[in-house]
Amino acid sequence: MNSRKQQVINRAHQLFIEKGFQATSIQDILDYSGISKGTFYNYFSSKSELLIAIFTSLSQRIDQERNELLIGQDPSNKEIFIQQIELQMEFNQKHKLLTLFEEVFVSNDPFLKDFLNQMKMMYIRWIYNRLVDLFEESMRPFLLDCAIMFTGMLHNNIHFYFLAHPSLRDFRKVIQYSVNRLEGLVVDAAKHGEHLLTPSIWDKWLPGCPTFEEGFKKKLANSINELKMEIHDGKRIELLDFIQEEVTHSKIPRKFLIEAVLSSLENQQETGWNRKLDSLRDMIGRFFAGQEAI
Amino acid sequence: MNSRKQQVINRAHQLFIEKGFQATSIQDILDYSGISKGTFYNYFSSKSELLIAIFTSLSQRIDQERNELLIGQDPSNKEIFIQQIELQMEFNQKHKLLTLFEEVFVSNDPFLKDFLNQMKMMYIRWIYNRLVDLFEESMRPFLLDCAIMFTGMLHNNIHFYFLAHPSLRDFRKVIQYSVNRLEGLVVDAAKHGEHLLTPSIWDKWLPGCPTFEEGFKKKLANSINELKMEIHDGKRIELLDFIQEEVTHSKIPRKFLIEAVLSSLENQQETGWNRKLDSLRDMIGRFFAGQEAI
DNA sequence: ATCTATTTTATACCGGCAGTTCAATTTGTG
DNA sequence: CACAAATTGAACTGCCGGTATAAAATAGAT
Repeated sequence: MNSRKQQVINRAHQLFIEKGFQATSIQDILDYSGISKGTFYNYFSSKSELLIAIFTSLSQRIDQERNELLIGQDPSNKEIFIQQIELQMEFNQKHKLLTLFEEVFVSNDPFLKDFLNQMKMMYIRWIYNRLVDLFEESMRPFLLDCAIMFTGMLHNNIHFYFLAHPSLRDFRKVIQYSVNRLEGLVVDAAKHGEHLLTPSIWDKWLPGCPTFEEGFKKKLANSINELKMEIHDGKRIELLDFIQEEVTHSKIPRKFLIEAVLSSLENQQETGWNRKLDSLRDMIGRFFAGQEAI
Repeated sequence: MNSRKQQVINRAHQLFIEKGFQATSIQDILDYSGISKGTFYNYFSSKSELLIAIFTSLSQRIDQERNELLIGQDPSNKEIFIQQIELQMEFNQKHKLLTLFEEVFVSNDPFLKDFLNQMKMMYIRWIYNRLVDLFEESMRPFLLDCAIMFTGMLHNNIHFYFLAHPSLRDFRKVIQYSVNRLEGLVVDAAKHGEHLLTPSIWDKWLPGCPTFEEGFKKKLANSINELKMEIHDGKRIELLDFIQEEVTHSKIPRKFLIEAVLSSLENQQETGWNRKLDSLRDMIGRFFAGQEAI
């Protein structure tokens, strides 16, 4: 992307953080980023489109940062989950994401509204997928409800906690508390066997975003963790981490690279290792087959 | 209030429901309600002030309707609580209250913002007070947290449930589910003895809205219920219900009327009844004393 | 019925907004 | 240098919330 355009995005974002979206006029943006009106409308067709560019950029950043915490870690580790939420909340606060979101959500621009709705959905889906990682498979049918309730609880807790203690910046405590309640919530919902929604609704809400990929990521992480348990060879650990990173975070994972790394790993055989490595290779093979089928 | 002014309020509210607040121009309101610009600014100093008039009117209505469900009922009855929430949610939907709220919440008008913040607080406080009615006294220290989490859960549940089933209008199911989870939440929080906020924060959040009144209402309801248990005389039940209604719902309860009713009740003595009636009279006396002290 | 005071109306006006258009200018590139 | 692309900035449209005001309608009191 044009660096000038990127700079306009950054400057405008800064203004939106300070003054809000509605209260920032295009003239303000022109003055602050030192471009002319003609250039602005050359870059963006409207103020809304600029905002979408900002959200898209931020969304990619937080997604990446969030997932980086998971590299080489056990996805069922609650501590990692808490760290991810903490990261997300600090990110929200730093960039006034929720404020901008609320301000603009009820908008006359239907395109913008759809866009924000989808972002909201993807946020819930992320939480849901992480809950699938965190809890037993038998809980899965209840975890969409729990993800929805958890986000509601968490955001309300944060909102009112900071209203009561404006000076504190202690997200950690609120998140820990909310996650503790979440655990009770999951067992309670499962105990009573009650549903509101079932995870199958994802096909309707986010079609074309197959959740099998998410399940795959979890299995991949487990498999790689198992392999790492049995070696203490820094180089091979790096290679395994690279595979995980490449498969889970690249938009288009480079198949040839991953296969090369797998081959390289196979050359250094050890007892019991070979079988697990084969199973990893199988899994990745099925993943690429599934991707190409789409 | 001027009936013409009230009509403008109604017409404008209708437009806000249909098109939203921002998207409705003052000219729209003038055309739709058939007044001139001069008259509008004679009634309201700004568009925001008109909105505040709408919110104030609606807030009084929902408060009254909500409390009417409680007359002559046991405040610890969960079914009544569910009915109240159901009423509130249908009211919200009918008048697009939450939508208007969100749309306007991030506003440049600081007065409007404060006003809406206070409405939000009063909503949480109402939930909190009802939870105090519903659960054991020992749970009270955890009930503010639970009220905050419950509203978050409930609103998210409703939002996503209706997104999944747009045709259904079945608030009941979602509310029942949310209340079921709430019960688990309360025991869970109490079991772990964890806090985020303590109810003492109310002094800071809504100063001058003493919660003793709320506690009084509960005690009054209990006392009146006890009295009603021992009689099956329709006329006296009506009189007791009148007292409860007058004290809890009138802005300025008419002391002389209540005293007259109490005297009338005392004339019809029965065994064991007199003592409880005296205690009721004492309680009401202290209430008025407290009110006058403010 | 008449006089007076208030309310209502209609219209023009203000500054500011998002967005369009376009001719002139600058900049990058071979 | 020359040519194309990007950039500029001012003028313009139509809408907004809000102000100002003179004329007309209405209501109330005598």
